[in-house]
Amino acid sequence: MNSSFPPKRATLRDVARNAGVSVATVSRVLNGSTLVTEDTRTRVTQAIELLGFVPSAAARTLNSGRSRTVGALVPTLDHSIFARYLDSLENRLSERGYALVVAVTGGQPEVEERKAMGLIDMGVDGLIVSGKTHTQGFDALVDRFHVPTLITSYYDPDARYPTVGYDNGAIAMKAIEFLKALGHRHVFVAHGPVDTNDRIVARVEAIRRHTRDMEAEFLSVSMNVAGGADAVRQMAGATVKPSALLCLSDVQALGALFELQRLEIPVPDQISLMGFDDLEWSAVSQPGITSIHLPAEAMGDAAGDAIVDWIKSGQPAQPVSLEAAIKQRASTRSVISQR
Amino acid sequence: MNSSFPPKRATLRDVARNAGVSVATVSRVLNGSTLVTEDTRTRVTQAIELLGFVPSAAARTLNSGRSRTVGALVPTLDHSIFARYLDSLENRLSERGYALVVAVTGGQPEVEERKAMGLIDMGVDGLIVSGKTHTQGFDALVDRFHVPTLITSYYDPDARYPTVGYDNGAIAMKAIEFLKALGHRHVFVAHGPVDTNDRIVARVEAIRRHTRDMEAEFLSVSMNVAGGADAVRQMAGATVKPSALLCLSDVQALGALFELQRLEIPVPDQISLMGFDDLEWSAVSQPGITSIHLPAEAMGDAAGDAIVDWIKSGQPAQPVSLEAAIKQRASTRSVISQR
DNA sequence: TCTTGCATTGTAACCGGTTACAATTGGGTA
DNA sequence: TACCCAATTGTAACCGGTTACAATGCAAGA
Repeated sequence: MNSSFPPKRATLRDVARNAGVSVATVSRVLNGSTLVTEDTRTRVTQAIELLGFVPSAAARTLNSGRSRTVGALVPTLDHSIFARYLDSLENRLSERGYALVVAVTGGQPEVEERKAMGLIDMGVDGLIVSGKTHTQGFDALVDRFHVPTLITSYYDPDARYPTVGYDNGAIAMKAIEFLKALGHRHVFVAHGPVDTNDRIVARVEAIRRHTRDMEAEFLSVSMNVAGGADAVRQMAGATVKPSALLCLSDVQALGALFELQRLEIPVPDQISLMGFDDLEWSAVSQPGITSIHLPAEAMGDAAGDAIVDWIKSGQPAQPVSLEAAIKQRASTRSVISQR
Repeated sequence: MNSSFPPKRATLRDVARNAGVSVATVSRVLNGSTLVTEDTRTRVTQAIELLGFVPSAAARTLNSGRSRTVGALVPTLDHSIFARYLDSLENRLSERGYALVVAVTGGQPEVEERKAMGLIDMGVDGLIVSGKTHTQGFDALVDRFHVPTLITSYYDPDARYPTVGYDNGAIAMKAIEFLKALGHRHVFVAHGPVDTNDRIVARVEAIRRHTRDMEAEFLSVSMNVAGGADAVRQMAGATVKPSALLCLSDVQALGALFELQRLEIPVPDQISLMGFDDLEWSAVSQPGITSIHLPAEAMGDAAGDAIVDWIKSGQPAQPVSLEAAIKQRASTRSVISQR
């Protein structure tokens, strides 16, 4: 029994035939043209309903040159800051009729280049990357294919591509000034690897510039819980102990907190602890960790709007600067002697 | 000056002209057909290099009917378990030449249906959803368009779609049996909302079945840190205190741990605490939290393979059952009196 | 009654690959 | 020399929408 299988997807021509009109008319109904009688519009609409017709995105893409798709390249998904950012980016894109294609780079520029190629291959209308470190090959790709490209997690009006994010140097300064204001004059700064992560480089450099009048030691440790614990152990082994530990990521700060608890070093009595990112955990840990809240959600929204506007208008996006706020919690205390 | 702008993307016909061959020959070179002389192949390859030609995905999609794109519908990205899963799913898909389109549903079936429609609209070759609760509209869509569709985070060979995941009932049983073996006879079970999350429902029901010979109380609290704290407060207010608290998610378990610390209730001396998911934090908190490790990475890999195989072969995927393992840590202790 | 003109609708080319089928070429054989 | 076959390469139709342009219908104006 060669039944009705396979039930091929209805095409625009099927609809036209069923409604007794031409393909152009169906297309006009689909695109809401006013040049159609109410009567024919109804007939066409009914035929569409009847046949369960859905236009082929590929065909539309082929002659509009638009795929209604945006590619986002992120170092990892398993980090709350990126997850929150992508969550709101997807939401905003979806609202505006765009789909989000995600590619994970592991923070490796070569992987980023390869995956960017893949995204361009599949026809994304725009690209959103994290940070401003990219291979020459990446730049060449963007140039060659004229893909609207945005940088996030970074604000720098002079960057090669429009940036939507925060000024990493400025927020790092904010953090160190906060500790200074509490009277801290000797801090340890734990940060992740500086070889590929430009956000960290910017933060470290800003902190270096603003710690000329105090003692600061920098510890390069891995960007995870173990890294924070590592930093604490190095600090504990130091001859002169600092009064504060600043971690450039909350993952490290929490790792540090747990290690401090293990070593029974009281926070903030013996040492103040401060982080970056404002993870959910930082607000509820014992004690809560003072942290810099990064506007991940706002960044997703802003980046989504910026890229879609750019795609639709053809006008490159303007850089967007977002503010970060200090969330003061119990892990930091003033060391200015009361009188 | 009407210079060389816009530098339109080279098409296959441009390459053909440049190499002095026909479009069919170029297409053959692109697809690695053997029916081409080494000589012409070289000429074509050079022309491709020269013009920086990249085939249009839309055109290829149009007549192959394949977009080389898979859509994943997840409740949220801001939860380590989904992030880890998507991370490895993206990796596997990428290895096999497919791109991942992500859509976030917020756990709402209606949103899932709407976004699934969007994904089908844009032409994904396959769909991967979380859990088996879906609207009728969703099922209708899948039926109508014959999209290969997979369920993850769930294992049930009798489900409407092939499942790739773990048996939520079985792992919940494993957890409760673990507590039983430690001598616990009175436990509180904190779980998230049961209205839309079928994974939780399956776990709760399994636990109900396996706690007939002991006392168990169920607390429905929100699926976040605050929910865990909530559970602890409810427990603290109970007339008869349990010897163990089982949270069906580590987010809740950590929230509970912090609240217990705040209330100065020692873990595990006064109460044993157990979680689900095995978040990074559960391994390093003070004390470490005994948890069920869910195979998120393996699930991503398996789902990626399953959907791509299905797309390529046309043969529906076979259900895949993945094992979860108990990670025993310091938050649980035996309450069997020593003798 | 015959234009003129606007409102609708239809025809066919086009987007950029893929592929069935036709055409050309060269070597080997009768 | 004539003929056959296999190896290469070319031609053109096709995938499913969009849209420029043509065509048709109908009412108002001359």
